[in-house]
Amino acid sequence: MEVNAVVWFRKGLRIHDNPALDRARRGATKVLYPIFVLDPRYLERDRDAFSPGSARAGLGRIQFLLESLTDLDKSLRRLGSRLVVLRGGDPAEVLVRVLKEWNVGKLCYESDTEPYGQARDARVEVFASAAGIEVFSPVSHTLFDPADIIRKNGGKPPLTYQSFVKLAGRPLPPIGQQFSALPPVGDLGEWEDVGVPTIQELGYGDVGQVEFSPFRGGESEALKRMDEYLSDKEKVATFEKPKGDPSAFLKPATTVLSPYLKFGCLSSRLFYHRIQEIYVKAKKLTSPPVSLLGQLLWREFFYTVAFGTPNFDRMRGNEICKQIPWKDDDQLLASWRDGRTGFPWIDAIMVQLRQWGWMHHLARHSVACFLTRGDLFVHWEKGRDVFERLLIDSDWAINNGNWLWLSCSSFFYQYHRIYSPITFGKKYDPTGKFIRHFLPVLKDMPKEYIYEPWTAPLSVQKKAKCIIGTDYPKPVVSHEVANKQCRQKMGEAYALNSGGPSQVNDEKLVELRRKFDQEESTAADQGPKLKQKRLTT
DNA sequence: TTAAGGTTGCAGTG
DNA sequence: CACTGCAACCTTAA
Repeated sequence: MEVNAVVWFRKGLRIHDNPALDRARRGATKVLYPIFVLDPRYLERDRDAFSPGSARAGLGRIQFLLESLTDLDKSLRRLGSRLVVLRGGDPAEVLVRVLKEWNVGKLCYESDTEPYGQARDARVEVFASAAGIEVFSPVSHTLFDPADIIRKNGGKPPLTYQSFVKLAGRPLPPIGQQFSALPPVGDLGEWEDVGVPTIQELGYGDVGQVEFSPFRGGESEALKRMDEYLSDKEKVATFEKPKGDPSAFLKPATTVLSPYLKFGCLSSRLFYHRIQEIYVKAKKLTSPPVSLLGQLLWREFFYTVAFGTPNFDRMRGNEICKQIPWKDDDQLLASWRDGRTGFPWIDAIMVQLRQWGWMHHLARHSVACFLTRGDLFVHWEKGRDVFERLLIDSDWAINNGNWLWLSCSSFFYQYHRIYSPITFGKKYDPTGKFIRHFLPVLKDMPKEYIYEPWTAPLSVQKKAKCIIGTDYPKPVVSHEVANKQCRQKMGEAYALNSGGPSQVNDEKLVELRRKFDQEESTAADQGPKLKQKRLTT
């Protein structure tokens, strides 16, 4: 019996290694609807947000998504099909309606482990099962099935990278299926294919910000970028993440494939497979966790822990997260978010985030450490929100996992190791090329002062046409003082957690927060001396 | 109970 | 650039 099939794209915006698409076209499929449902929460303009974009995504990532959809549509058209773009409110509701109206017998979509995706898909699945529709929902966004790994580990996710790698083994190869043609798209009935909207059509016509991002979305771009990177086989084989240069921006030190992996423009299995091919022929080879293959396994690690940990994206109610009375200071947060902390290395990275939607991994570490346990002691959830919005590669599991890591809330606990907002960048970029590019106001500051412009004599500031306190802000804290205070606080917060995070109640947290506040106000009384010392050195 | 190891700290030294 | 001392956290495995 012939059936109408739907392949529902969400992530997995690709033709290659796409088991859902493969299954949808197979068998007695008469017509095939490849659909994407525009989610108003993801796309509709939110004027209250701190940057252009919707409630959930900055404009840079929206743009990347639209480009990816356009590319997917082109590829489908080459196969005699097209991407049917639907608008009509909540995606799960739209799905249920089209399943009914198009008399669909087979529904295929890639499994999604994020809480938002799980809730959305559960609603669709309940309807489909009741209606007798065949549902195929393969794991193809990740190398492994997180549920599988958790089962192998006795029901709990592995909490260290090493134990994860031991459990994981080797992933399945990508499906080699090449399509020559796809079944035709069926009648849409009352539905309209609205096509992939432009930024202007979404109501962002007056915003000129996204053009700065040098990374274009889509499967074609992803494959091109991967091939280009993999062409230097020795570089691939000897890749060592910590040795990359976070200040390199004309030619980034890493692959910048993360946004393509996030949207599934690139299959992680294909990438894994291609790296493996290079490894077997390589003379010299690095290993996980620092190798390029090791980076892909980090992605899997965070996907697995995130899937198996309730409230993974929060401090409260999160079993693996240290309960720490972070400071609630919107002014400090805003200075960090808007790139005006007065530390050029930090601010330049935050400007790169705004403009490009991407920064080097170690640059992310620098600013995340600075916001949380290193200097400002602001809650990691606040920083997480900023990254989630502005990064074109922001990925729920990985972003939250790394914020837990960097804030020493989970996975990593050596809170005495703090990135210096002054010397860390200097190691890689002593003349400050990165800072001059993203903070042009400092472009004529002599290299002796570029990382600490507040120490430049006034005559130097005048000559550089950048008066600190007027043209560029004074530092919001003294790193020397702040990082010592942070270490102290982390010690006390860790002591509070000695019986495990679940033993820390609201009362205890508030009590320690009060103690910190008191110490801060005492320190502020002695502040002028400190401030003066900082500004005249 | 103890020892070892943990993707990527810093400052100082040769 | 590679090494060390610094101060010292956690989890895992024995």
